[in-house]
Amino acid sequence: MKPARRGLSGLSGLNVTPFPERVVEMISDLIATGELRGGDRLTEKALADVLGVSRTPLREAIKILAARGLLKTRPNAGAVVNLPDAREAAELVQVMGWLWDKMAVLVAERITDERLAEIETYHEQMRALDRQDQMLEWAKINRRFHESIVLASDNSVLCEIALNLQTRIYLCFAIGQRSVARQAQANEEHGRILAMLKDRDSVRLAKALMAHTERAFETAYETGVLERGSDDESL
Amino acid sequence: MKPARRGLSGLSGLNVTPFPERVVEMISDLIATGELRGGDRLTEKALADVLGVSRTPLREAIKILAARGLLKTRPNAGAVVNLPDAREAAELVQVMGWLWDKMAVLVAERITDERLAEIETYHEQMRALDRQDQMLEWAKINRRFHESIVLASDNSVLCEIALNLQTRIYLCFAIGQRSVARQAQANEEHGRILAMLKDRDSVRLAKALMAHTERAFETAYETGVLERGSDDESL
DNA sequence: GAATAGCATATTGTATGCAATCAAAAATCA
DNA sequence: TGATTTTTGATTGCATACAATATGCTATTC
Repeated sequence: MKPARRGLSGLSGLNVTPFPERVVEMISDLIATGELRGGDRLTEKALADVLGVSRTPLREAIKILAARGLLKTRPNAGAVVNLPDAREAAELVQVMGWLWDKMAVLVAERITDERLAEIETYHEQMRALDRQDQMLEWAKINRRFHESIVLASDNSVLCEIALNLQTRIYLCFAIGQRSVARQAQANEEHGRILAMLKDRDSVRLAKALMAHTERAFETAYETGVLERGSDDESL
Repeated sequence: MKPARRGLSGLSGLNVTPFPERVVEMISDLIATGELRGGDRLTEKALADVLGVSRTPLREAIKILAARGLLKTRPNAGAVVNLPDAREAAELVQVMGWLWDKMAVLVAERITDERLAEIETYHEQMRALDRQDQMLEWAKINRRFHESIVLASDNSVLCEIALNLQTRIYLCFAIGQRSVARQAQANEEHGRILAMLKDRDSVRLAKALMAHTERAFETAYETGVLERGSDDESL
């Protein structure tokens, strides 16, 4: 039998998100949108002032982000945005590729029409945002687009890992430097991915998602965000 | 030239590991050894007193562990040890299986003789610990044994993910309830795994590691640590 | 007698203060 | 002049204090 909470106390569940989690989101957004770039240092007091919280919840948020691999903390030296080097970038792509292979199968099996509609909506929204000054907005929806595909796999452990890797990969092609041309290309790729989702074609889907990821990294190298490793990256 | 700080303050440079990281290790050990069981609640003040630190670093450690999926925090309701339900347990096994497949290939290619010797040492140490009261010590070495195999893959991203999943899987078969018989069986399996490592036989290695993981889960179900899901677990 | 309102206690969430540490600039000496 | 030491400022790490919230008990009312 439900306790049947009375009155407004039921509403308290609406915005109980504690500061640290919200701060995590804020910083994640700053990274995903390119406002925070790889190597940037986060000074606690400055960030705390900007975000309007004290250092305590901010420090907890930093620990969470470090645990996710987005920040790197050094004792007594603060936290910096952890841009992967060439080697780690290659590892990210490799592992992400493995996951795409498996995930594509689950997604093709399990994706619902509602999810498909949601993804298509994101796709249409992105196609409408083709101006340079809309790039930031585009990036945010792009994130949701890919997030939605991952979530369609309906495997919480896989989702958790894949979403984390995705965010770290996003970090690499700092949005601010991306071109409108690349955006248009991405939109086309999204269209093809969407078609494969509708067809439940897991094999081609996995390939397309992988190619999409690799292309994103290419962009990162071309724009100089990442530096190509000297020796082989064929791990 | 050393600054030659006077008094004992010079020694502080030796152990610079900040509290939160050390507390993370402590709590991880408590979980891995079964002293903290799934569902147990962590009250901050009590734990802080036991560990001899204040609540601030403890809270940061809790956030890290929650980010790793070992704890679950609810707003204003504290943190509990996050024992997976049947569904999530099945997901853990499934994803771990995928990773073993890929990891076995890398390990077979890259494992060094030094690493092999290290693993063999762990194996021998475990074989010598066959008494009930040595189970805790056995568990700690067991952890290092598997950790060492993962690290042999020499792919930092993969290691990070696999080590995390391993810890969460360990959580499931609370060590305290394991039998000496199961321990002996595990030792045998370890012996076979070691042989395959020496042979660099990635195919059989992947199968053996997967079987080993599944058997561990079986133990968890048999000892009642985990409850079997009602319906199919064939995700 | 059951249910609800109010109160008391315990626990979590956040802010702030102080000590320890680090980094870089200024000063000193060879 | 160049290297080394000193010093100073800023920043991190930790502890404590205070505020907000939940939980459990008691008392009161219908």
